[in-house]
Amino acid sequence: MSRPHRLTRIAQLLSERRFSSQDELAEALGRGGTEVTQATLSRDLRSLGVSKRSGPDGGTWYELPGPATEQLDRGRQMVDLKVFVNEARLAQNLAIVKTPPGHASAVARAIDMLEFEGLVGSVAGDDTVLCVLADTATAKRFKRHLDALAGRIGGAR
Amino acid sequence: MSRPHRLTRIAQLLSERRFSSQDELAEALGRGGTEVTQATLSRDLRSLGVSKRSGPDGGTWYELPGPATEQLDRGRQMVDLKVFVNEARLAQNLAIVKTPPGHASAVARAIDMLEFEGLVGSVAGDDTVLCVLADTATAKRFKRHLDALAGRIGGAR
DNA sequence: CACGTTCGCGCATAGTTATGCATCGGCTTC
DNA sequence: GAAGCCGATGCATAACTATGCGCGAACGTG
Repeated sequence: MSRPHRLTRIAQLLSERRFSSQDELAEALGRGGTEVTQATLSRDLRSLGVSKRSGPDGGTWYELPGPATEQLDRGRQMVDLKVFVNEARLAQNLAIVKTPPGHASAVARAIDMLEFEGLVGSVAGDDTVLCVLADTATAKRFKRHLDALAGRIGGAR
Repeated sequence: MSRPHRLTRIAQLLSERRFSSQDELAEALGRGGTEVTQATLSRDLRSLGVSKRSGPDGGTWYELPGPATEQLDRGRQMVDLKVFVNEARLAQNLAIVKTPPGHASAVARAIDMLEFEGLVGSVAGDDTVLCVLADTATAKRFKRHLDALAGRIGGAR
């Protein structure tokens, strides 16, 4: 199964129930026909910006980023990016992200929450988000990251 | 230094800059005159509901709970509980939490975000929050947890 | 104040995650 | 279509975190 698919699947699983270790998650993915090693999972979770949380009672579990602690919104963040990023173009150290009309600010928020190193800032219009990256190399990495999340590796440009 | 103080200090540090490991945090605390081992830190971070986050770029760091991803609000959650919980009483499996006038809903929100196992739910009035716990034993643990965070171990009842 | 409990905490170590290195397959370039 | 790149991934292992156990201090009781 392709990486983008796997990432989506992981986000789904995390939004459904709590997993306390990567091995546990790996097993669940396996049962779903998606074989994956702990090492890859470690990298995937990083891509998704997932965090590991621990409660006062002893448990620990993975949590999707964003307004995640708000029960109902769990799992939204990445799904938003996947669904609402139509295209990402580069211009030197700038990235222009196209979204459906009116969705720019939501996408910009989601992008900010990626905490991408080298992302200086972003401004949202109505259907466009302008992201300022530290340099062209970073911008390239950034675009790739977005493309990967959106499931369009090497997609529209 | 007392545990409550230490917890507060940790929350402060985490809101100031990023720490990527418990040892790193321990060292910072040490420089501030608060000696602590990694083991204790592990337990403290759990008490605070802190989560470990990893970014797309390779870094990992600890993050306070709550609307934490909103830069400006970082570190607020626990501080709120510490400052605004006046008193916690028990009645069977119920906990009555007193707050300053008008602060009940804010405290209730903070309490919900603790994700305390066994906390069935909570309702807020104006200066009182009623928490429903699974059973009396859980209620007791819950009260202790609140007392500890508020810096009043075995405090008012 | 002696006794039974509970809590906080260090130590040592089990349990989990992250990552350097080597591969492999897909793309791009001459 | 051979050579060079790059991303994705497994493996082995380093790095980091959680926890069982035991001790000592603090508290509640009679």
